[in-house]
Amino acid sequence: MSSAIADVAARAGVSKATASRALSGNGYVAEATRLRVIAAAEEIGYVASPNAASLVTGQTKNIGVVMPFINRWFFGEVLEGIEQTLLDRGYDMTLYNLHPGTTDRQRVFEFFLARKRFDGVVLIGVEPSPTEVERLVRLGVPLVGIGGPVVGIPSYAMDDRAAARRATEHLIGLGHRRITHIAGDGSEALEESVPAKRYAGYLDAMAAAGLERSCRAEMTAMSLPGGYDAGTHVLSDATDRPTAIFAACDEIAIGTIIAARRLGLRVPGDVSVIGIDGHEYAEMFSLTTIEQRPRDQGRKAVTSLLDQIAGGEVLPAVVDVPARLVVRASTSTENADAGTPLGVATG
Amino acid sequence: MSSAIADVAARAGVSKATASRALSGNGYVAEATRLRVIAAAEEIGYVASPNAASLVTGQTKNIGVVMPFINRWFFGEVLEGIEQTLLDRGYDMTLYNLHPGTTDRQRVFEFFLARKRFDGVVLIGVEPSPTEVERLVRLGVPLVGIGGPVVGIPSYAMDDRAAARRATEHLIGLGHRRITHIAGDGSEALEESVPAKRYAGYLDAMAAAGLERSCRAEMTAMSLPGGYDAGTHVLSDATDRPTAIFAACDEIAIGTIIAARRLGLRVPGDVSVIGIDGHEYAEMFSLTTIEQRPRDQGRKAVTSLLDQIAGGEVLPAVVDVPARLVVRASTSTENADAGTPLGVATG
DNA sequence: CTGAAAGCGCTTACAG
DNA sequence: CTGAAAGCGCTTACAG
Repeated sequence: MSSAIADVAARAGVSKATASRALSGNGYVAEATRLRVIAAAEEIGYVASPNAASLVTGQTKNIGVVMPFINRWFFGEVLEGIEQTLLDRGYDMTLYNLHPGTTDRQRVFEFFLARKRFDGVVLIGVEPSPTEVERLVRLGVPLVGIGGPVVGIPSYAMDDRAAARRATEHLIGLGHRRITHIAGDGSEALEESVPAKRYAGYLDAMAAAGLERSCRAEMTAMSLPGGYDAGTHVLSDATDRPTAIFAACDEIAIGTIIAARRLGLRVPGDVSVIGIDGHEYAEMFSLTTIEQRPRDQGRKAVTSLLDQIAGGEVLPAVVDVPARLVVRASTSTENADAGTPLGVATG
Repeated sequence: MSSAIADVAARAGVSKATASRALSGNGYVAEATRLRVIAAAEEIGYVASPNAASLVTGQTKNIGVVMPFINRWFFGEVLEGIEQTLLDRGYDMTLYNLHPGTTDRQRVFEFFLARKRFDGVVLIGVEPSPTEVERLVRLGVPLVGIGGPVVGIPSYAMDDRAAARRATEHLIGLGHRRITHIAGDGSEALEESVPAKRYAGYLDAMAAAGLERSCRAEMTAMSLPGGYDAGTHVLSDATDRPTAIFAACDEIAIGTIIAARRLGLRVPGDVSVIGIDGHEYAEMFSLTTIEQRPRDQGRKAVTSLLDQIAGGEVLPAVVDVPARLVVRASTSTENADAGTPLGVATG
């Protein structure tokens, strides 16, 4: 059934050592021998067991990936980028989903990651505690973080605070003064969290424009329904309605746009909306946003992780990931003609 | 640094064999010895390498998962269910994303899956060719499919044709006659595909009601933007507008609802919309749908896979997964009062 | 109840 | 350029 290298060797009339060299490409093998071994392997459908090989080489050809969500756009994109890159390079990807508020987290760090199964580990949007960082380091394999502050581990991340500031400045530049921020849950809890940094960037921009007294923030889940609920709440009161909303992420922004429409408000005629991320639905909703490319982040992070595994240089502490303002039709100047048709880009 | 069982044995003053028995729970060990070994293991932070163990036991404690998309709701849900269950049971999950139209697919089946790394394999929404099924079977490990027809492999799946029929019947029962189906891409290509089965169910229901002459179908991507585009197209022509739409999935249905609103149409006042899936956004859009629970499907499929690995009985060819009609406010009787407020459930 | 020995499937010095 | 031998870290008959 499942064939071993001894079968290949026997069939090719060589020793296991020679078969191994021929198949792996390590060490000298006569061309004719090499061809014979490869043919034999193909005939019986032999594929080497990396588990067995790892025992002697120490290389597992497997990368561990740890993330708090799978089924959210940003994380899904990163994951697809990682998976594609790993597949290209012949690596397996083992995925762990950390479920907040469970004991899973501890098991992943203390048991699963400790099983000596990985040549490297990728952390996406997890904020490991000092204890966890120490455990990770003790693994003795290269590590890389993505999207979010992974203290103590080289990380690919957008400058969230700067992006938020830029988004807010875009609204201010259009003449808006009453700008509400719909923040992501967690912006109050962890100073280092993505929502907290984006909140801070909003405050930066408002303060720089002398608008600190006008700051308003609403907290919600970083999701479409979260944005819908918060948007409905923020926009319902006609007497105290902002002219623009800076949403902590595109999902919130899109939920807000849907809420605005449901309330009979025009976007951007009555209210401008800007987000952050470059979500796949941004185009469909003509959403102005600060675009980052999570899929690319996944690709790049894994590429450099693999390079490091192959003996390349260690990553710098933080790799700044590109982000750019993409102006679509969800933002316009304040007091714009109420009839401004949606679909015509402003700016 | 990384400790081996020999270190534990030395520290506990026993042989490797005894240490192994104490740690694994296989075979007799004096209670006092057991405790001593466990304490020693904890002191040096020892965790057994399943790779090494697998060489002798044949058990890898690793499950392979193959799917065509990661970042789509249904697949993400299934994946989270699988991951959670596997983590609970101490298994790793290795994930492969099949990218349509690439050579990845062949590599996954011929190389990655052949590496003897898995105790079982889960296929989600992949339709393996006969050759691929044969390769899978040759792996010699239990297999299970989810959601979609996995011919030749025991599968958990909703009866897509029946669900589509039921959805269409719901509209017919409300008095609708001009019912357009917005189908998923692929409904024409593969007879066994999910979109094709749902299309067939629509035709079944229409024919059973004597409405075969009224059948209309539009093809689009199974996504929100796909539904938005198709919905815009279907609803734009006021002279030939359906009174109801059966969308092949909730993403299409939601895109259609957004399109309808953009066109100034009321849902369900001007057009009723029903989907299939039970998407996380269904509630937010008051979407009537046939709900399936992909997360549960992932959990159940893996649980029975693990049971089978543990020596349990082989799964039946098809396990029918529950699906139920959830009536919300996106569907109502034809010619309903134009003022029917959204948010009031009908039926 | 415990230990010495063999062996899982590989790869890699080491000789030749 | 090739083969015999050792060994990676573990577990499991087999004795005792």
